[in-house]
Amino acid sequence: MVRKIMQSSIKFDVSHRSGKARRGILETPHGKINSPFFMTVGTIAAVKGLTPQMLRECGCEIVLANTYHLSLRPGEELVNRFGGLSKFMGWNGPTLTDSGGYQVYSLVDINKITDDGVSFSSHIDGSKIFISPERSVHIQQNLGADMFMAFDECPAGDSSHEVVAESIERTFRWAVRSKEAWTNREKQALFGIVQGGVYEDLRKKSAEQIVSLDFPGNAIGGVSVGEEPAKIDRVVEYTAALLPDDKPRYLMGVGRPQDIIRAIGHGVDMFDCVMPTRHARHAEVFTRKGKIKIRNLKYRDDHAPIEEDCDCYVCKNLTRGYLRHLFIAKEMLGPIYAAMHNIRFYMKMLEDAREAIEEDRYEEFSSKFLADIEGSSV
RNA sequence: GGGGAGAUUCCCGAGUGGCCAAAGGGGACAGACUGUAAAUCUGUUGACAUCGUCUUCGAAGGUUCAAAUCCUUCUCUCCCCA
Repeated sequence: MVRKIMQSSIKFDVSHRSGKARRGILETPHGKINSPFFMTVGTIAAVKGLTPQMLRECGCEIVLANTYHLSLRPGEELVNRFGGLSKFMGWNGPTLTDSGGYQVYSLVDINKITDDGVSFSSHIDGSKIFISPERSVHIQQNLGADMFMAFDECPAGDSSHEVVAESIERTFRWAVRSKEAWTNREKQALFGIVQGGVYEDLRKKSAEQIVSLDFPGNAIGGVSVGEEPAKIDRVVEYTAALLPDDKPRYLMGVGRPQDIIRAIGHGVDMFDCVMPTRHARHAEVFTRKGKIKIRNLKYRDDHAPIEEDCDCYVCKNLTRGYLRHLFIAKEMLGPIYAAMHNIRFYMKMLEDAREAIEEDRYEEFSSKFLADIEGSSV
């Protein structure tokens, strides 16, 4: 079951399956990535608090960055002059850029959407900027990531059927325009994004539209944007099944470890989320038995590592009590250590998932993982 | 020895008769965060507790319907002159 994606700079080979979960290799111009995988978010060409060396030690194989932010500062032309995103940030490995579509949602208070594109007031200096599908592709081609995303509209999770129905049409028109603007096909792979909110009929329609454009990869967008958490799993399961089997499936922005483990079981290959790094900065660290708020008083005299059997540097060398002290004292090492642990937690989770798929015991692995992490709070 | 300023709820600090359990910071405690406007944001922070009641503004008295605020004495702190 190894097929090459035609006319694409990336190659996706699935080597093992366990139920709907698949384990494979995604080959990019900057190197191979074991799938399913999690992309650490480095919005402004930096994963907050972690050096590329640390990322490698944590097991990261790919980093994500953002079109909107980098176009504002330092500007995509400048990144291009430094040899592109991967080289600019000293990562020298695979990268993916998001189109700015998510900022249509997250910066909703400072933008104005028309069919032509989105006008933003820069969050840095308030100046007016405009991102259209063509502009987004132009920026992303300058940034030069191995994979990049079509510019989409991401409506809030509680949007009505009527609003989302209109929105997926715009996302489709923008996907068509993104594809037309995509010229650097031998070096960069463009992914389409399926929207449709929590409505199955709209997910189906959007999937048909996006799949018809035959992108090298397909993404599920508009998940975890304020909708009821219980609906996430159903939407992902339903939508993933509508995407081509021979191309990577990317669930954007999700998320919690349990959501990722479930989504892998539905055949999703790629993930990203700010959660491990942001939560790290906010003193929340992940364990197989749930998150812990390391700043809490109960860890003051706790001499144990965050997680006994974790193989990360922090768990092998430092205690919960010390980490709590760093956060209470507002020392920058606190967020750094917490990020090292959280990223390693995610990477190890994915490593274990891949191994389980290889050994065709994903269902068993998944059940145990979910029972542990959702069973009791630490 | 003489003159002056001041003592406020964990800390700093506002408040000069009722709208004061007492502004604003800080600290502490807790919560939120999902394709990062986020090392950010929110809540609580006298005690019981359902409105509400009780105790609190250095100490003790006093004036007043009512005092953190006015008067008397005392204790302590700081500044200036000898």
